[in-house]
Amino acid sequence: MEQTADATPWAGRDARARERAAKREAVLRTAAQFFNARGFHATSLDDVAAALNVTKPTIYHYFASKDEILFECTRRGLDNIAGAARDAALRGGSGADRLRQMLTAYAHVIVADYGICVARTQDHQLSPESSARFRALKREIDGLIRQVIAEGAADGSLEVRDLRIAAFTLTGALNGLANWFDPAGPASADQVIEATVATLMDGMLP
Amino acid sequence: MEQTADATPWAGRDARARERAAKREAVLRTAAQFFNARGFHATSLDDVAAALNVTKPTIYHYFASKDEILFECTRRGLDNIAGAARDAALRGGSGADRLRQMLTAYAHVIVADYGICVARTQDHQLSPESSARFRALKREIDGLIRQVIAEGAADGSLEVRDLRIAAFTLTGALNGLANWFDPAGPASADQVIEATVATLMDGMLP
DNA sequence: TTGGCATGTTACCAGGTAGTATAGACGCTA
DNA sequence: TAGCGTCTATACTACCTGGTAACATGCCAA
Repeated sequence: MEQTADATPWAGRDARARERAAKREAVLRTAAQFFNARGFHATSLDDVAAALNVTKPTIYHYFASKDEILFECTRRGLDNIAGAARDAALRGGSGADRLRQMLTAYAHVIVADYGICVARTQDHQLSPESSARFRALKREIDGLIRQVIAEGAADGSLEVRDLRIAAFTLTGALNGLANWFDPAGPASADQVIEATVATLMDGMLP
Repeated sequence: MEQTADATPWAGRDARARERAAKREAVLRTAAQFFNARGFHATSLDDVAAALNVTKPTIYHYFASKDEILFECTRRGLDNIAGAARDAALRGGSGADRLRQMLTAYAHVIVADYGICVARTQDHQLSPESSARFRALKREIDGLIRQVIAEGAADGSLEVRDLRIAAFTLTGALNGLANWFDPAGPASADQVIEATVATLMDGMLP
């Protein structure tokens, strides 16, 4: 994947940029884990800094505000979902096949660090600007899902009463996974996700 | 319903108790609305007090802590859900009929003030003791739902792969309603709930 | 009348945390 | 060697808000 054959300790040039990006990522990962474990407000940047063996001003060297950190966490989660959804949309098969793929990919992201941030973050935790971008990204994903559902309805592989409500119902159920699924529990993520998606596709009736 | 023909402004005796209870309820209602609009942490008790034309110590005359206020809000929501669920469980009809009733009742509560509190409150916002009670109440409701699903599976009116996952999927989708349903939107609560429950029961496949 | 309970108020404290000012250390470049 | 940009720490401020102490008022019961 990477051809970084640094044979010299003098990394030089753009290696600096790579390190900076890596440190940004480290801050985000750690922050996301704290947010998920304790909640956004209950997490102080001193906590995050301490976990990374640095101090708070160091974090402010990489991010402008706590709000930016939370937003970047959710943006990564939403980007992951959107990417997976686009991939699924481009696959072959019926609308139903692609919807199943899309829901499965969505679920896999939503139970990971950044995905949990997405599911748990509420608008009013972000600044007005970040909140607007956050909602815009979510709307984009919603559009992708509705499109696949519509295609499924058109090709007869899905049966839909209300496009909007169907999409919200599906994403709502998957977001719920972020709140109750426990990786340390009895069932693996794959098993839980497979069963959840099957429940949504098949419904409760025989 | 009430035979309180107070012909005198001196209410006396147990009327005091009723007033006290009414004031407690008023605090909870107002607090719940603030929590839902701005979030728990972003709502100060001064805000709530001001909206009620009193001051903060007055609120502390009725509640011991902010934690207690949040917990009582969620408790009311959960009690409403549990009550509705028990009613539905006692109705006649197949398991599928009763499940549909139960989900519909659940949804009606979850889009109201206290229900939104339930859906949005996360464990770490409550004290350890309140959190434990909160989870216990939720577990109880989960048990009611699983029981009806199991009965539906037994009488053949439902088809279930995994009881636990099915219950979580259903409640997750309904909890999502609290986050996106807008009473001022184009569709009424009844319509949205009916379509959501139908989607869950029937699934996406034809 | 007197004491006690319920209800409120004004004024205040304490703790925690986002964010900053300042200065030092390191490595690269000229 | 001089100097610049990057990165980090110490020490601090500002502010908000949960919670409390002390006091005022009025109703009720003995």
